[in-house]
Amino acid sequence: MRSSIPTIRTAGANCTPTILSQKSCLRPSPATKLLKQTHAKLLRSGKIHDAVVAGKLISGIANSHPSNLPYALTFISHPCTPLNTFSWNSIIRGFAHSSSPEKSISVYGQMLAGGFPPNNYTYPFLLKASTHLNDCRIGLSLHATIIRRGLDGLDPYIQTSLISFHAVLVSVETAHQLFDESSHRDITSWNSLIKGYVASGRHIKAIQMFHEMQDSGNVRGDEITMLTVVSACAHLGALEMGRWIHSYIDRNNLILTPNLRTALINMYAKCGEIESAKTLFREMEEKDVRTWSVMIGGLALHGHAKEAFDLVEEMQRFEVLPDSVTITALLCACNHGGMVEQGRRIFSKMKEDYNIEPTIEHYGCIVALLGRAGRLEEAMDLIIRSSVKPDVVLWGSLLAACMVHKNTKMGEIVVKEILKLDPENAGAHVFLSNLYAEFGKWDIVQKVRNFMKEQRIRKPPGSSLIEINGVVHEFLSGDSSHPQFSRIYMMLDEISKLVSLKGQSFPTGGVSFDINEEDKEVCLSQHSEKLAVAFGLVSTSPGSVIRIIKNLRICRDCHTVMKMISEKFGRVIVVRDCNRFHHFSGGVCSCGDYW
DNA sequence: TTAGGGTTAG
Repeated sequence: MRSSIPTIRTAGANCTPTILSQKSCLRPSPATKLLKQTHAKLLRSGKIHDAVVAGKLISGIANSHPSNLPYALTFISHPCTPLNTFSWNSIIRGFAHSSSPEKSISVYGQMLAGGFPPNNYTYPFLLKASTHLNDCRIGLSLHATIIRRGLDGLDPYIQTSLISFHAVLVSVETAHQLFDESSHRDITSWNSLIKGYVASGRHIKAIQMFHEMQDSGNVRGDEITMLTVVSACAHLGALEMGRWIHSYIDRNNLILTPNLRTALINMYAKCGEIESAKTLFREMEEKDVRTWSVMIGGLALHGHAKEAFDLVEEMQRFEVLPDSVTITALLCACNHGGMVEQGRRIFSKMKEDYNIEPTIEHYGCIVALLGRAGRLEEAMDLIIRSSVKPDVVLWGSLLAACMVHKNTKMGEIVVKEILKLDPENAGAHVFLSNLYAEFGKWDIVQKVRNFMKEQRIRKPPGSSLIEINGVVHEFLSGDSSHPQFSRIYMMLDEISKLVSLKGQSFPTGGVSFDINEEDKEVCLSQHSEKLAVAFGLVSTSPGSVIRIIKNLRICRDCHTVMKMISEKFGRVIVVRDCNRFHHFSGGVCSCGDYW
């Protein structure tokens, strides 16, 4: 049980402070009790009037537990306790790490108003607070103050704090510039920059920066570098690089902490190597809720729903309670396994069984689950009755289901809801365009397309990544920029002939635009995953596994072609789309054609 | 007497 907040009140105008317990403060924590006792002793002895002594006490209070922060604040309003910059910094620091970081900024205002000079310790805390507040204006204003006070360029902590703030909240380019200009580079400033690239989704660049750090010669990666870079590999699905980093950790005798093991399990699962993930997981002794959630999520991603359920039971036998993320992973497992009833049961009883309130993510999973199973009315009803405010992502889940089940009527309703929240939503406009195309209403289609063009609304392009010899190659739809594109297109030709030999042409059902069949064929044959698989076929030895990571959902046509290629070329093809893994082998996919 | 960097899902 959390202790309640103790307060100090002055007893009258004679300025003899006393400690008063609040009614609610029945059981302070042992640490808080000790601090209060110390405070009382200092008051009795008069030593509280020494600013250095008072500072130690205030620092202890402000950084012991967030619930003690109001107690620390009473020293600011107290007229008898002398304060110095150290005391103010301690309180600012406490709030910067609390759930009310805005109070760091207001305390800083009071500090300035009281004439206390901030120093080089003050600004890292304030920059941290502005990052937690997600407010770049405050951070930029602090940056200006730092320059005005001549503190930039002198202190490595301020420099790294600025790099970190800019990298996460402003722009990673500015952060990189500050990094280049900084007088002092150490592992922390490198980590801030690498993390900035990961935070802005530039995972390849993050790994490049890690290499650059190694080339610089004087800095060695630490646990935090590894956590960040392993996470970048997981996003990219870069298995070779991930394996290399795992061996780098061993070679450099870095300690495989539980956090690092969890990150590696996640990386192997996200890179398609679920067996390696399982081995690491089983070898691990100290598993926390994150470790279990990562493993359960990995199994879900690979469609191993039963194993995911078994693990949830097992974790509870080890007295680890599932959290919100675990339940999300479990609902994903139900979704990919088509386990509608189990999913509904977990969702409806999560509050009762685990004391976890459903969040919008849980609603997203259950809507996807019901929608995929064709229970569109039920999914819509759930959204309408939900305790959370539906966002574009939640409506988007239902729209995807409407598209799968070709329910244009509900699709239209959903699109309206999406456009109310985000008038420039690309997916909603494309849906409308395709819907009108389906009915041959080309004049309206043209209107929608023109609107999209005028407003510069574009769907993110389909992108597929494939890693060959540790180098990640990215292909976009219809991409001809790859240096080996002529070999790739020759292979695509070969694929299309093989597919035709089986009595089929390239399937064309997935595109409804006002274009002729041949154009459709070209369009589909150049989907990014097909370019990537063709490149994989010409760049790897016969029989080896081809792994592809796609940013969107794999379309039905590409799915069919992948099955054919796996059979004709005798290859295992592993595709991770934005939803799950597909393992193609011998003409069959592990998803059982349900995704 | 204080300080900068971190992993999971969606």
